[in-house]
Amino acid sequence: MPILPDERHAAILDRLLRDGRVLAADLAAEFDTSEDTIRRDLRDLAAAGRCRRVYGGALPPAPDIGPVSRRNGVARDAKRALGHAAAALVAPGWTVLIDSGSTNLRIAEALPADRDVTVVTNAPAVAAALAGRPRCTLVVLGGRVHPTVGAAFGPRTLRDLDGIWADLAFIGACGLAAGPGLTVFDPEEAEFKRRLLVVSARAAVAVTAEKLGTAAPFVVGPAAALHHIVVEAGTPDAALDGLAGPRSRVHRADAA
Amino acid sequence: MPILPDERHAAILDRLLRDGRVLAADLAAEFDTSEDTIRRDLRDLAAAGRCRRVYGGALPPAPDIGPVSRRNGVARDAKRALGHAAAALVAPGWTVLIDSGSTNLRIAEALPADRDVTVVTNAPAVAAALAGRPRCTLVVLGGRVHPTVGAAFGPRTLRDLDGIWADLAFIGACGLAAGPGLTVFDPEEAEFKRRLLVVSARAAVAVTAEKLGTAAPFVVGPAAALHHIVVEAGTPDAALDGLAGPRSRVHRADAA
DNA sequence: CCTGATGCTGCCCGATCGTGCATGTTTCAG
DNA sequence: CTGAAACATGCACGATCGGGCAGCATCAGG
Repeated sequence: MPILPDERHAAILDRLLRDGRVLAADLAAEFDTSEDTIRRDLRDLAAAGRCRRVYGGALPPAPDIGPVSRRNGVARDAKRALGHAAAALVAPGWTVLIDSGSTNLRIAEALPADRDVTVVTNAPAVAAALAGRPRCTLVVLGGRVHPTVGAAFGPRTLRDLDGIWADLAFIGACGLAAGPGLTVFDPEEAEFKRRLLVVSARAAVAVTAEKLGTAAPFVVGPAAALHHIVVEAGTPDAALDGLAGPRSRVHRADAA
Repeated sequence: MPILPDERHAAILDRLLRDGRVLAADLAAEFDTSEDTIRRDLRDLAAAGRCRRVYGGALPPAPDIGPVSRRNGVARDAKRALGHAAAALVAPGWTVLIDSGSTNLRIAEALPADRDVTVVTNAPAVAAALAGRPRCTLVVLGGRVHPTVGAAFGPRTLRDLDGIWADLAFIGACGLAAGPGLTVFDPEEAEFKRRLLVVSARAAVAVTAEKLGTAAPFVVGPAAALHHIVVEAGTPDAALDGLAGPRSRVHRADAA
């Protein structure tokens, strides 16, 4: 059964998205082809901007798509302000779902330590940030942690989510635009986030400026389904056109 | 199957961002490479302005943190050595269960980043330390996180553990003595650790000197049931009397 | 059916890169 | 001052890369 070059290209991108990196030797073994062909594929993909060529293999094109920990350094102050504005949406005694993403990690850190709150999360970084807080009941959703996303969202995670009800869910976003709505880079991740919307009374998303107006391949849902949209202080009104539905409220983070 | 050089660079910057400093010797051990290579990496990163080179390691480019003091905290060095000695027990391709505890966190950090390994853990701190490693398949066990222990071990966690088999389990200990064996402070935690013993081919425990000869209220099992006991370099033989069973091996961490 | 063009593939070869080791030099601590 | 650790440099070896070339399949046009 021969494998079409286009199929191979798609498979390579798929693996790149899944694992966060690919090795030329591995790909050659997997597709039973020579490393030369793989090199040519990677060269073409890199020329098209779909990946970044490195010695021995390839990496995702933008470091933004890489592991979440690598993103923690950039735009930290803006995300901290976003985190405080979003954390203010949480009332005492609530149960809060916190999804993955560096912005959501800032929300978790910004949660007041003196208020009783139950946090449910699928992101180890969020869990580690909240572990040890005495007034915080912390529940972790299990499953395989996706290496590039830094969170679990497979079938085991969905099973763990069963029987949980939250007052508010903070959804992570890779892109937020008027047309496609809230989008991410992984289909399973999108499915998990859709499930979050189902098991919570309200949904909120906090996005930095560079994600507004952009879209990733997989749609979670329309922005109008969100109850709260938290954006940076200087966001122009034009960037929010068509985002908020009748039930949505837009919050601007205080300037840093 | 080496790690990609670019990945190593990114990982070094990641650690630098997280810890505020990196030591050449640590990085060489973690990536299982020579210190020369690490020095070359640090030189290149410093040339690119991504870090600031200092004697023995590197610091973030911004002079926000004081100079590196190599001789701070002998206990930190001891635990790091303990972690490296324990991590050396892991063979490539293995599935490893890592329990909670600060020593086990050191083991996780000391796992070589260039080897394929599957890690299953109930501790958010361990998961956060390993999240983003491309060669590491990370599985989180869900459940409510005990605030003082910093890990999950309730019924949900036991359910998540169902259907998992590991080649090696690193069990955390609050006390390790000849009579009661391995002991902890919480009955449910003890039950969880007993379950770890059942679902893994081998069990290992790494303990610092102050835990040897002490006991906590709840017994996990006899020390003889452990296949590997990792202790600090200077531990006297007398402190190990009656601990090791016929199948047990005692490892001494290299002196720092 | 035949033929030539095109694209994809595998192989070969010189060039480049990354790495570890050996050597000599510099820096730090006591 | 002295010894140990860290460092820079040069070199050798292996892995990877890019380009060129030939074989094979597909396909359009005669």
